[in-house]
Amino acid sequence: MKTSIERKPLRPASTQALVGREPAAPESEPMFDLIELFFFAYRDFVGDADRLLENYGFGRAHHRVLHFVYRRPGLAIAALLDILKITKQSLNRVLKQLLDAGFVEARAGATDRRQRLLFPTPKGAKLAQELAILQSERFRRVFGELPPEAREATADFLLAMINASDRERVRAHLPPRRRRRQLPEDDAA
Amino acid sequence: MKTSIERKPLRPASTQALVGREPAAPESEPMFDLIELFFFAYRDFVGDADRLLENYGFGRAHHRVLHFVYRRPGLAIAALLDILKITKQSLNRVLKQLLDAGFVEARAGATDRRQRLLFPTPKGAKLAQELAILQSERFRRVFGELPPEAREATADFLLAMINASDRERVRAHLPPRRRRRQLPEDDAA
DNA sequence: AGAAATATGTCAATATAGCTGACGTATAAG
DNA sequence: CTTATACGTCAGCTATATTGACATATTTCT
Repeated sequence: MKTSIERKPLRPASTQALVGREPAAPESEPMFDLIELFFFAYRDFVGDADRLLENYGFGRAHHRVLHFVYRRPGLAIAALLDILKITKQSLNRVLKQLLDAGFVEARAGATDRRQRLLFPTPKGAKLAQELAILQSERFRRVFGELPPEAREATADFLLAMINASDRERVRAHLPPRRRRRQLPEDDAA
Repeated sequence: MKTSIERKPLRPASTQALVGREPAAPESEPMFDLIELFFFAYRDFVGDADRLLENYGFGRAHHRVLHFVYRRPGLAIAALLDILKITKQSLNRVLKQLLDAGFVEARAGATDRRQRLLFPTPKGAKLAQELAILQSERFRRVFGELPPEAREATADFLLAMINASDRERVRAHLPPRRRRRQLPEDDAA
C-alpha cells in the first residue's frame, strides 16, 4: 500500500489559499499564545535537568521518583504511584535502578510491614538537590527580570492550573506563605 | 544476579533517622514549591488534550505537529523539526499518519520545489481548534479565579522561562499586546 | 484459626515516542 | 556539472509507559 509521504502529485502551495485559518469566530477564543508559551517554557525547564541526568544514565522518570522520594521521605509505593499516576510495573523498572545504584533505599514500614517506605540515600539526596538547584536557577533568573509580585502570582497561577482533585494535596506541601488562597471547588477533568 | 527489590533484610523505618533532609544550607535555595507546581500544572494541562486525542488514535506527538501546522500554515519540514527539536525520522512516522488520515496536507514549495510545505486540511483545522479550545477552557477558569493582571503576568513569566535562543521566535507569534517587554539577552542553556 | 483483603513484586507482551546511522532522490546553487 | 540542500526511508535501538496474569508477605476480618 502506498503511503502518502512521497514525491509526486504536489501542486505548488501558492496555487491554493490557506486552509482552515480565520475560522469565523470559534465558540470560545482559543488562547494560542498561552498554549505555546506553556509548551516551550516547560520544555526548556525540564531540559535543564535532562542534561544533568544523562551523566548518571538516568531519565526523566528517575528524576520524578527521586524528587518525590527526597521531598516526602518515607513515602510508600502506593502513595508514590498515586502522585505519579503510573502503574506499578512502570515504576518498578525505574525504582529498581535507583535502588541498585544506591540513590534510594527502601525500609519496611514500622506499623505495616508490607509497606516498603522509600528514603533517599545521602547520594540520592545530593543529586535531588543538584537537580532542584539547577531548575531553580532558571526561576531565579526569571524572577530577577520580573516585578517582585511575579513569584507569588506565578505560584497562584500554577496552583490554579492543577485539577481540583489534586490541588489540596499539592498545597499541603507548599511553604506556609503560599498556602493562603482558598479557591472554589471545581475540576476541569 | 539478585536485584535489590526483594523482601528480606529490611529493618523497620523508624529505627533510622531520615537521610538527606535539612541539607545545612544548600548553595542557592531550591524552589521546590515552584518545581512541583510546574510539574503538576503541566501534567494536568496536557492531560485535557490527551483524552480528546485518544478518540482519534493520536498521541501528544500528533498534537504538537497538528498544532504548529495549524498555527504556521505553509511550514516546511525543516522549520517544524527546528521547532519540535526532534529528528526527521521521529517526525516522519507521526506526520505520515496525519497525512494518511487527512488531517494535514503537503504541497511543494512555490519557489523551492524541494520543500514540502505543510497545511492543515479543514478536518485537521477543526481538530486543532477543538484541542486549543479545550486547553483554553482551563486557562479561562484559572484567570477567572485570579486578578485581572494575572494573564499578562503569566505570559511574561512563561516567555521569560524560554531559552533566550528561542524566545524571539516565540514572541514573534504572540498577539501584539504581548510583544512589548524586551528582556536582556542571556541563556540558561 | 482461617479467609479475605492489601501492599507489593514480577513475567510477558505491547505501544508510543524518541534516537543514531546509513543510504536514496529530487532540486537548487556554485 | 559538481556539490549542497531538503526530504524520505530502512533498520535497529532505547526509554517510558501500558494491560493482564500471577506470586508472596502481611494485615484484617470473621
